[in-house]
Amino acid sequence: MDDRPHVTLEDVAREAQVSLATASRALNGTTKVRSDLRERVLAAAEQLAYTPNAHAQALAGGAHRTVGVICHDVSDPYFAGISRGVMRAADEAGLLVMLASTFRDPQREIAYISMLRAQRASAILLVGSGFEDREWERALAAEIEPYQRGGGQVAVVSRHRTLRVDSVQPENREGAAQLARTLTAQGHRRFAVLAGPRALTTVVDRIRGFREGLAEAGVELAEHDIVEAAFTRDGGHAAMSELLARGFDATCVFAVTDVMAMGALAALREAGRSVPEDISLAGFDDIPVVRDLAPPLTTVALPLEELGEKVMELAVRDNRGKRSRILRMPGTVVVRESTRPIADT
Amino acid sequence: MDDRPHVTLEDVAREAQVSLATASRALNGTTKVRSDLRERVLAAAEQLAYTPNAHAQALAGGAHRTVGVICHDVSDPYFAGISRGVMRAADEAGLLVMLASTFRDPQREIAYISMLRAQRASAILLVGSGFEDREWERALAAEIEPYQRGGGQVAVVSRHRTLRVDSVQPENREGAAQLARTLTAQGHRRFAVLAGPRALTTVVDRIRGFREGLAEAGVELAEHDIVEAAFTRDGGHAAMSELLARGFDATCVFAVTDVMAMGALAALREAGRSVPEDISLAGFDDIPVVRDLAPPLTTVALPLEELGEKVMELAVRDNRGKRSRILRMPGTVVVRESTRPIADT
DNA sequence: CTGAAAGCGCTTACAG
DNA sequence: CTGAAAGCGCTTACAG
Repeated sequence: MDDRPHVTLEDVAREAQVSLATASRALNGTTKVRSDLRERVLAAAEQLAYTPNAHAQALAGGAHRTVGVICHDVSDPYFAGISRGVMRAADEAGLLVMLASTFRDPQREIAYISMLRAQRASAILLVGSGFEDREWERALAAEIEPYQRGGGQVAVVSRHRTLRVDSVQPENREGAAQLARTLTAQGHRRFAVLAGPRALTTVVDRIRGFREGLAEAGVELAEHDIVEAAFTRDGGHAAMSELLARGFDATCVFAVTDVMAMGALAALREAGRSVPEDISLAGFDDIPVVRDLAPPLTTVALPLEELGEKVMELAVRDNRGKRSRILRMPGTVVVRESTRPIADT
Repeated sequence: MDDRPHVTLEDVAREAQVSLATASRALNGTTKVRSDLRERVLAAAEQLAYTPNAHAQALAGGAHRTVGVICHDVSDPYFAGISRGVMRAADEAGLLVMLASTFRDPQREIAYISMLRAQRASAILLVGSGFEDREWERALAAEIEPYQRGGGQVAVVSRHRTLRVDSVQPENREGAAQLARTLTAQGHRRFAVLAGPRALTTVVDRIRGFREGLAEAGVELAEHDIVEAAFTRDGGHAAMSELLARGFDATCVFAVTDVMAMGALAALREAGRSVPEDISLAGFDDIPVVRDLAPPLTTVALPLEELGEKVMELAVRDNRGKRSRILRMPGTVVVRESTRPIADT
């Protein structure tokens, strides 16, 4: 790609009439350098628009200033919130963030980790639900472990069954249980759940917690009441449409993410069903936009930005040799207008 | 950071009992290598979980497989849409994308470009409106030009006055004019505009186009009818609130972005004003979520993903020496329920 | 086809 | 404090 030569440290040293070593030291400020020499070096660098070659620096043992963040989709609002926190923390630590979207393709995830290893990123963050899939877990571990052995830091948001890494774990199970308690307290007794793939730990945890919460009120959630679809807005739309087509008697629908709830809301609107008059709808995550929907969505609020900050902090703090840490982040039920009390029938 | 040694090519070569050169060639597939030797090398690399050091590769003249993308805020839905396109195109080209958010801080923008230069990224994409600010333009050019001179590719989304780079330019002016025509055709004669900082080229262009479109119907937009606020959802909320507090007689409000329109919608709802019964509201961009608002938003649709794909394509295609290209991307007015026809008063 | 060797652009002991 | 030199881990002419 590069056929025109870059300005190198050597050019700067020559221009400033000092040795390579002195130029390097003047620029890095590591060792004391006679002030007039330093001035000359700085001036030369400035004049030549010199930028150090980070590859050479890294190779020569300089610090690595980059961390990789791998997520399912940077354009998903859930991730967008987390990424704000990541970016802020990275900025404070003077780190350059390399972001990648896997679109939930395991191959692509592995490929990105491999590239990040090749770049010798100082840390890798995995943001998003793990898969409960032996094959995937094995392949992931095969990339992650050598990376860690080589001194790489790894931290994840969400629960991963097998990875030995620091993690920030939203309390999906307890949050969903709390939501269930809130909804049964409102008088709801018949529920349906719009879920993503059951191979995702997040989905599994939320369904389980919701079920447990319902059980406390003596309400049972049948498998038949759970509709599985893509973990996206369109998946929510499809799942709700299926429910509508099938006919159902729930008074309240729980979509395991806000993004899916948005799709469900659209499907309901298109079908001429009013929320919450005809049916209540709740989500999970509290992505910013749900406040602006009509009606605003009842949900379980997760401190998204904080999740991002924390995972970055875990990765930055050195943890080799120590056992992996788990930071649990509770959710908070936020009741808005998409759910309403109902008299028991 | 790294105190435990990495597995190097030398380890692989030793394990496979071949020379460094042969190991390198076997792994890269550049030159023919006797098949049994290649087998041995591949097996050794596999067994040792070898990953090449990208820094060493880059330094030794290997290809750079990374492109940097700098935007205002990765969590902004406008950028989220574009980033999907960028990611897809990058993926096809086998590129690793390094993403960064500047939060509209010129200092941070410069710092990121500098880091990307240091990384010798093969291309840098700037996504988002430029500032009409001499000082900023100068500082930006001071980073960009040496980068280009060194063979770096640069492409931008949006209009930048001074940068000599390939660009994808949404037709903000014409799109806004079309919107104005649509709205005047609906009978509206009195307008207000919710705008971001006038230093942003995008804001300037949209206001100008809107004004021109109105003028065709003999409608004038006074400076007093333009409220300037932050280029965010909260900015839209604040601007609309100010308008409400001040009292105004417009029948239609145009927010220069959908994100601002969302804030405005919330402000109107809080003030007990119905859209479109009491007042019509239109935005710009057609970010996915505006379909799901109540009411769905009338807006000017931009092909966001395509913008992202195109800017990546421009950057990947080699263009040194040639003059910079401009790809204009038209917007399309989409009338939804947030605006309604009105009888002229 | 294969190997010894130079070189990419830095940093950092090691002597002065 | 300063400089000459080794070394980081690769790739790629250049000879065999």
